[in-house]
Amino acid sequence: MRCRLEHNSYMAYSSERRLPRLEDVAERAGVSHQTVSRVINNHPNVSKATRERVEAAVAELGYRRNTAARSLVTRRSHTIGVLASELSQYGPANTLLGVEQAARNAGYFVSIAALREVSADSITDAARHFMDQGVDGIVALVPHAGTLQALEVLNLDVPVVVVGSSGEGRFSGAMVDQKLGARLAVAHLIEQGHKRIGHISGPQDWIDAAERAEGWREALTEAGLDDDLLVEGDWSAGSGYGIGQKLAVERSATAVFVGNDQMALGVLRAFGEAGVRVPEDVSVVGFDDQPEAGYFMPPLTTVRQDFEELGRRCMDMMLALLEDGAGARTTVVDPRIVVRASTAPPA
Amino acid sequence: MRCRLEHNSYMAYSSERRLPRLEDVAERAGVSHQTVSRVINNHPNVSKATRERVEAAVAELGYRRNTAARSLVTRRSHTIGVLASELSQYGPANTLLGVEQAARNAGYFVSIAALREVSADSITDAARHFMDQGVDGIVALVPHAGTLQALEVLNLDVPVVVVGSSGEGRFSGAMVDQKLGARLAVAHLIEQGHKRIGHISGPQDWIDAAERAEGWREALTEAGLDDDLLVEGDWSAGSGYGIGQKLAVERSATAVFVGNDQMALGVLRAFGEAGVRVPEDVSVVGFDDQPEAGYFMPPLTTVRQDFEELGRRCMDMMLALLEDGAGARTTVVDPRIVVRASTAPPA
DNA sequence: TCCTTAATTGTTAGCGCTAACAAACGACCT
DNA sequence: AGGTCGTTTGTTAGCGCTAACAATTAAGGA
Repeated sequence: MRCRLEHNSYMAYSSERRLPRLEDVAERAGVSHQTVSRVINNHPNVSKATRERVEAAVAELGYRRNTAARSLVTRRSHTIGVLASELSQYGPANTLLGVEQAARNAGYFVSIAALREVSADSITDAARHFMDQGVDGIVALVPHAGTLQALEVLNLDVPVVVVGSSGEGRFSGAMVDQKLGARLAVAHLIEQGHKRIGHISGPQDWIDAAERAEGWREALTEAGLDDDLLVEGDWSAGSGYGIGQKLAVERSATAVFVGNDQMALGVLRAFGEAGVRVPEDVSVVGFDDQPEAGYFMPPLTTVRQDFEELGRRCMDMMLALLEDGAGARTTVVDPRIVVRASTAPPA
Repeated sequence: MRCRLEHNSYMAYSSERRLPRLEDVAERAGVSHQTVSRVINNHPNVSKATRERVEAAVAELGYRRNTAARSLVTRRSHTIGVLASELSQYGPANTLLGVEQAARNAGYFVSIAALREVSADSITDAARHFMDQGVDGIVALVPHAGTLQALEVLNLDVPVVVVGSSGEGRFSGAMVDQKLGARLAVAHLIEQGHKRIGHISGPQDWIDAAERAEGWREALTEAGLDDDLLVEGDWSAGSGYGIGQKLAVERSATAVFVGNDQMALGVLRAFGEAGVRVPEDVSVVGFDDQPEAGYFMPPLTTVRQDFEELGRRCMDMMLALLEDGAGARTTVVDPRIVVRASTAPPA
């Protein structure tokens, strides 16, 4: 095997001499390898002089600790697995960025597993993949209801933080307050004097979609308004377009709260083609505030979620679970409304 | 230390008995641990009977190989690091998905490092992070020119596949043929009879932006048309909007080839507001074909890139470098044009 | 029959690190 | 001076695995 390696190109990348070990540093600094280990790991009982000598040797040799060896003995990989189903979407992608930032700052590695389709099998596969890798914890970025069960039955030996859920049982949760977001959107429309406010929701088996619909319903009910104008889309611009075409004919509402910005884009096009003016005839509010929302026609009033912050909070919670011995809990990030030209008082 | 662990919540997640080792499987199957290792690793010289007995024991105990231990002795982590700067963008996010899919299929783990800002320092940091983790290879998803140097001077001991570049020196490359994409866009406009075709490019220090501009220029020159209508944007819808406003006043071109879909969105809005009709007055072509492009107003003619395929090819190349001893080389994915309503013959 | 060769299995060492324990050293007290 | 303590350093073992080699068995040929 080693012989074979010498012939393949991987070896071409390897410099001939091997990387320095603790032993090499120890020799150079004139101490035992254990003392070097103590310096590396910031143990308290090392004299200042020794510490400095060791640090110099580390720098001179360019020593870097071997993660595999450390993991083997500590049973910690310092790796967090992020299990995600919609990584190409704006929200999850940015949440991942937040997780990565916080993780790297804390000296953790981030490993990913993408789910092509969301099913108990695919989730089990991904979780097993992570356990094979020996991750210390898992962040589940799967916005469907029912994900929790698939993970729970696995009886994983590591902490799990579920994004977009309040966390149940042994799992911790990190979420943006979707209901609040929906309430902000509806409150804005009510303030402008709208009485008939419809909602185009995402698929109701998505936690966020259900929460937003519920927030919309609650806000309307509290204001004494009807909550009968609900249509379910599939998050895509295409579904927003299709639903928008129907709404343009029916004209049952003076304002529409749309479950995300993409569907809102489709609605705007349908309205535009049908001659329904936004916001003069109908006001439209989106959700997410993706970077393009300000350049729709007209610019979209929408609810901003700070996904990166959500990701950072996730990781903070994971670190607390891992290192401070905290128990399961929940963290909530508040959304805020961004008012643009797509909303105005009804005619 | 062990004592402290018993009190923190991490242990609460641990079942009391430790995970099975090779030795446990060996005992159960009545063979030596080495024989089990051979079965696990598909070594040829194991009798069928023994193999089956071992496999049964593995299944019964739910044995899973300890990655840290294996890495320690083989000096292979079976982990690929993906170094990316714009992970929240449609293209890079989908490329990552492709890499992840191919990697997991091949039994590799995918680790990520996101760059908040692109500089030699941040790239060096990320690369060092990966080396600390002991990755077997690095996929660089950094679309700026000059990235290569920052990586090259590090003299990494592992293969590197650079996405969006043809690969230079020791690095391999995987790219979508950007020039071809630009040529397709321009050819489509020329076919429709346009003579004055402008280009709104991305920042010229991005490799893709420069390639697209070059493709645009070549296609025009070959057709004997002027290539003097070039404006540089920053990829954002906002910059497209600003530039679109100017173009709407100047009216120097009958068609605009825009460097990406987001800027095209901004251009469409600027034109819409200024009363410039698309495609009647000016045709617009984008680049990327992100999912929303079909729902712009009007639906956008654009150039589709298959980012997932690009990611898969990256990983295929990485595997070839790692396992088959292949040398550095390049793989190219062809884009194709998607014609929608934003283009038409000039008036 | 015995030797040669191949196929299969077992034994040993060690990858680089940390935890646990042991030893050495000095400071301080009585 | 001699004991007690705390601080600093060294020694040893072993985490779970694979590579290299050794041992065993079976098969085939002279």
